[in-house]
Order: sequence, then structure tokens, then C-alpha cells
Amino acid sequence: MEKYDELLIGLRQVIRAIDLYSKKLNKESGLTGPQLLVLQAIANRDGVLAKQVADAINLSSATVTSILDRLEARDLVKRERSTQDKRKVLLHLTEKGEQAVGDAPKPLQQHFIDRFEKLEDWEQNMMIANMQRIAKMMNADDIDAAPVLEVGTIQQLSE
Amino acid sequence: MEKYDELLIGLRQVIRAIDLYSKKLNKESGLTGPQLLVLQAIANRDGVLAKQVADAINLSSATVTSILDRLEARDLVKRERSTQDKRKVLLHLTEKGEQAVGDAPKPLQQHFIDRFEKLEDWEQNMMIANMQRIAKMMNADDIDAAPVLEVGTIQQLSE
DNA sequence: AAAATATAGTTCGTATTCTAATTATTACTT
DNA sequence: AAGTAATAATTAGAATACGAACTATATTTT
Repeated sequence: MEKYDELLIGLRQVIRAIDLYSKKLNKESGLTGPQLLVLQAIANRDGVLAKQVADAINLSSATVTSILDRLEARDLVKRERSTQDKRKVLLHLTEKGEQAVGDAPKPLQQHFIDRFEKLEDWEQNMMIANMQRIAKMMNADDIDAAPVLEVGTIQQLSE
Repeated sequence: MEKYDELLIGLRQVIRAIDLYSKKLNKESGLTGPQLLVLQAIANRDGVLAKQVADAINLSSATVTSILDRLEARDLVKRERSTQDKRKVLLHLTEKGEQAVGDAPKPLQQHFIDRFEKLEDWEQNMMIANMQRIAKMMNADDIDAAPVLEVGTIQQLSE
């Protein structure tokens, strides 16, 4: 087996771990990973806009809309049209939603963070540098000249 | 910004790079990343089983079935029931399929590999070790297995 | 030989995710 | 003031991805 295979397999495991944990979450708490992330974003700031949530958790507006549809159908979230700017939709948790956030297990992010923070500083730095390097090596920018500047740009904007 | 944020953003960039490149591929060649991976797996070994393809590219059988449905509908792949073991389905490329594989741009994997192989040995090893470590730290099994052990114990287990 | 297990593939239902197109509204330009 | 841009959200359509349930075969156990 080639070395790059090992790396790509490792990467796939990571991606899969995220997905599988999302499904595990769903079984145990009735919420998938993305759903929980959306709920937490609203819990963090009541009345947040759908757009802001999308930026915060790095998804397109369309994706957030579909997640919100499901959350609203289950009476966990309430949409409210802003009267000042009628394009905007303000998001709130219902009581049920607040309870769900409180009861839910940690999203994978949190679980991972707990472990990550136990590492030595130099280890943390090394892992960050490596991941950024892979991101760079995979960056579509370098494949073609122009079209896909978005990845880097979006990250910068969302900070 | 916390350090773990940097790491998770890097990871997100990687995942996104894979997705965006898949869509770019699709626009240019009419094949998505996973579709191309399936075609290549068949090109590698004519008559391969669906199951083997699934294992090779790390997807569930159900997912591969749906990808094969699309590829077969477009006359890129042919399914053939084995006469010896009628549970099995042997996969072949059609002429059109072979041409598609030949014409398609490299999947992201290949592009990445080219770059990865230019690195020094020790760098490659470090990147692999790091990715595997992240995979381990994200592993859902460990979440259930070792919930409230002491710090020191967890460190030992996760090494 | 009969029953229990295992394997290969498919189908079903659900969720995520994207882009492109659409709607409604607000802001900017001329 | 009218026409053009930009913004916020949604809708439509496509692909990916999974587990669970199911069908059909094969293999193993009793």
C-alpha cells in the first residue's frame, strides 16, 4: 500500500467519523449533527438571521433553509419575519428547542475539542499546520487558474 | 480564535475542496468524483464485484448501487449476473465508459497524490500519523468506551 | 437433509449539500 | 423618480450517503 493511500484512508475515516457520529446522534437524540449545530447557533444568539447561521457553520443558505424546515416542522425553531427589513428572517428556539439543545449530547466538534486541548502545544501546532497544508495541496485554485477562488476567500470573510 | 478552530476550519476546507472539485468535475466532464472513482475501479479490474468496488473506495453498498444505477442509465457501465454465483454482479465498462474514463480529468485524489509524492519521506510520515490521530480522536467508539476515565488513562489509550 | 447463517445486491426512506433560478425587498445610481 | 444592484430567503433539481429491511443465493451447522 502506498503512503498516499494511508493518508487518504485516514482522511476518509475522518469524514466518515463525522457522518457516522451524526447518525448516532440522530438515533440517540433525534438530532443530526448539522441540526444540532443550527440549534446551538440560535441558542447562542436569539433572533439570529438564517444567513448568519449559514456563515457561522459554513453551509450554504439553501442547506440551512432545508435544515430549518425540518426543525420548524418539529416545533424546535420559530421563524419570524423582520418588520424592519422584510427580507430577513429572525430565528428563535421554542421551549422544546431549548430543551433539545440542553439534552443533546455534544456534537462531534465538542468531543474532539476536549481531546485536542489535552495535547501539548507543539502537537496542536503541528496538527494545524499539517491540516492546512493538506487543504492547500487539495485546493482547486491550483488546479485551474481562475474559477474557484471561493474556498480561501470565504474563510477570510467568515472571520 | 482558538487553535481547535483553526484545525476544524482546515478540515472543513479539505472536505469542501473535495466536494467543490467533484462539482467542477461534473460540469466539465459530466462525471462527479464518486462516479469517476467507480468507473476507475471497474477499469482497473474488469468484472469486479459491486461489493469490491464499495470496499475499494470506502462507501456502502447502497451508495454504490445508486451510483451504478446512474452510470448504467447513461450506458457507461454494464451489469452482468454471475452464472456461477447468482448473488454476484460483475461490472464492466461499455465502450462509452472506457472513453469517459480516458477523457475525464484526474479526480482530486490523483492531483493530490502528485503533490504528496514530491514531499520528503519524513513529511509524508508525519502527515499520515497526524491524520490517523485525528481519525482516532474523532472515533465514535471511543466516545462510548471511555467516557469518564481519568485524564492520564485516556492519554494512554489514545496513543 | 433441514435449519440456521452468511453474503451480494437492491430498494426504501431520510438527511445533507450544492448551484441555479425565483421572489421579495432594500439600497444604490443616474 | 426610475432603473439597476444587491441582499435574504426559498424552491427546484441533482447527487451523495447511510442503515434497515428485503430478496435471492450459497454456505455452514446440526
